[in-house]
Amino acid sequence: MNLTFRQLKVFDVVARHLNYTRAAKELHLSQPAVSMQVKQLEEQVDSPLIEKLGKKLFLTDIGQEMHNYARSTMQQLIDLEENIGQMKTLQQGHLKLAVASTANHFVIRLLAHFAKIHPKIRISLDVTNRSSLLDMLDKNECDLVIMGSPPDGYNLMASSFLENPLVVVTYPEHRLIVKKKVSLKDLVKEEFVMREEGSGTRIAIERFFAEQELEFKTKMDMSNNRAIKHAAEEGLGLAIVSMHTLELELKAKTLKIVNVEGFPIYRHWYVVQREGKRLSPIATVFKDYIMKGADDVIEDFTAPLYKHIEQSAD
Amino acid sequence: MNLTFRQLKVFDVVARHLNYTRAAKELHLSQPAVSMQVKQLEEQVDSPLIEKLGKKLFLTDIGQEMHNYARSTMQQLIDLEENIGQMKTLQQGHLKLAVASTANHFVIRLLAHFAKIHPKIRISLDVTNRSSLLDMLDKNECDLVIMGSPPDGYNLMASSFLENPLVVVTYPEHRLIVKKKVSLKDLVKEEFVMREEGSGTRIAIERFFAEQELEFKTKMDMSNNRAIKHAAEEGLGLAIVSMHTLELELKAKTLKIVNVEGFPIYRHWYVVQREGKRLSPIATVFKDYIMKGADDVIEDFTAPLYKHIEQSAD
DNA sequence: GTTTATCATAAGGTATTACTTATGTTATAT
DNA sequence: ATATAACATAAGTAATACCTTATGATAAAC
Repeated sequence: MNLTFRQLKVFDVVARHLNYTRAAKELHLSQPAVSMQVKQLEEQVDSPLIEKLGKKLFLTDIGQEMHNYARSTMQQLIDLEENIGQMKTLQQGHLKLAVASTANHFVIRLLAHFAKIHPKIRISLDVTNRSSLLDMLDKNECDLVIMGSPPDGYNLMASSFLENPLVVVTYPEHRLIVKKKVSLKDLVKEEFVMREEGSGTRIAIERFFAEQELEFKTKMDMSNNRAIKHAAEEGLGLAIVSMHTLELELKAKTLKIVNVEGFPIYRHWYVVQREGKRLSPIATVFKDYIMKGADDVIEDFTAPLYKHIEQSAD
Repeated sequence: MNLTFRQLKVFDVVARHLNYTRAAKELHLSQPAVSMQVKQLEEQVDSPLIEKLGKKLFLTDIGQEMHNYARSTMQQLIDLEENIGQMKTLQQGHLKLAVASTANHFVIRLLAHFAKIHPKIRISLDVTNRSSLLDMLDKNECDLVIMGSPPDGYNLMASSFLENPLVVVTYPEHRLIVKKKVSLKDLVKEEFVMREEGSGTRIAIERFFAEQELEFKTKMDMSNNRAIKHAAEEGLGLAIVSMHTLELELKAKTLKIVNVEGFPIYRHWYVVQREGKRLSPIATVFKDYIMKGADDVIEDFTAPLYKHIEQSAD
């Protein structure tokens, strides 16, 4: 059976009018053209769909069944068109994001705002570690990833959109906190609680100290940012973390920023996508949003944090 | 938007394999043929449906939506085929009947049996008067009508399938009941309770008496067969009715058959259809059933009735 | 770097489709 | 009996659908 949508469309009009001539007028066709479409449809199912008794036309049982099918299928087509239209105009769609766990805090803020602007958009957010992020990009499981500087060799396209200040923190009573300025030489005498090797933060810190030709002592390795901060609160060592993750701790004064020479280390947050991937409409809009339009939201978030640096520098 | 089923079919295979070459093999086509179908579909919706990242293919959001639509539509098509197939092979269908009210009794019996043989068939049964029956045929509101001899000039095709004996009945204590044989001359001295003029039964009776050059006296005219029998039970007059409607009364002995010379008048029941109407499969089968195969069922019904005639003739 | 697998693109041919106009047929109305 | 309205049928045509083979481009594997 090889129906065509044309046949269904024409048949629907005929079935509604039960009159070929009027159907032809509605379709802007000649009457034989309409008859032929219906006839072809009848040949497809090898059964009469319409019967003529005297001058009047009637649907056969099979014709009635076919009419139901035709209407349902065409309605579905209309729905499809509408859905696609909405997806194109961003009234609908699915934004699939993944973010580094250290970016979680401020990305959530961004998303909350973005979701208000595009209320019908469904958003998926995966918060995971660096290697999983790269894996997800590779498998095309998400549209965009937000993370620190991505490694080379993955065919990725990264756009930085925000400073990411790494700061040294410890518990408020630590002797270094009171100092107006701590030199790097003094700093490396301390012991550190660090992110695991291979993590974005760790790589950045290692590069920084290497440039200064200094070495730091790692007391503990941890893969969880929250755990590192907790260790710092407990005095197990100094921590070097993204200031963006410190919102709560600074407000609660369980951690304070150490005013170290050369700090903060300014890294960046990046929006990352697979090279060659054509972003979905909604992903394009989201990327634009964070690259340009999200300044206010980010500002609201970061400004209070930077005050903690100024204070510690006083 | 002017999709084709071909495009949907091909797209479905591609979407399942996410591999053009394998899809082409499944479809017994060349690989470019498959690419072209998908491309055309993409042109229809003016959006990419599939994206290629490296060597792997992925559905876009819109592609996913299209895939859902394609699968749903094709499934509906399969359902349609199945329904039509069943309608053709009579596993399904809708039999629309109308019967004269006097035929109601035995038609119900026939239908009960027929419905058991074709359990998935839906049956509509209209029980109505003669003029409504003709009207329904005219409007093609039913497949077949069962009635007495239909009038000319309606473009009808009627096939008789059963004797319809008209008998004279009255209450058991009536003086004519005890007579071995009542002559017609004696009969017309009585008063009658009759069906209304224009009804099939009335026409047949008038013709019968006209042939005998006799006239009968009508005490009452009634359009309802049940009312006529009730009037006879109450002694308002003799009634001439189809024996087929007497099952209950004879069994309950509220009415008895008068053994009149020349009675029963044998008329017939007819299956009637519009001339030129092509019967639906199930209607064809039902007509065959009552014309040929329903003898046993009818016999079971009529045999006990005929015994009442034999008894009254003793 | 070379090979291999896979998809895209181009060119070309055949079959089919979807119409058109003209004409035939039939049932109903006059 | 004739006219009319409506559908069927036939013939012809322009467009296009659908497929093929050949070739090009690209990414991954070796």
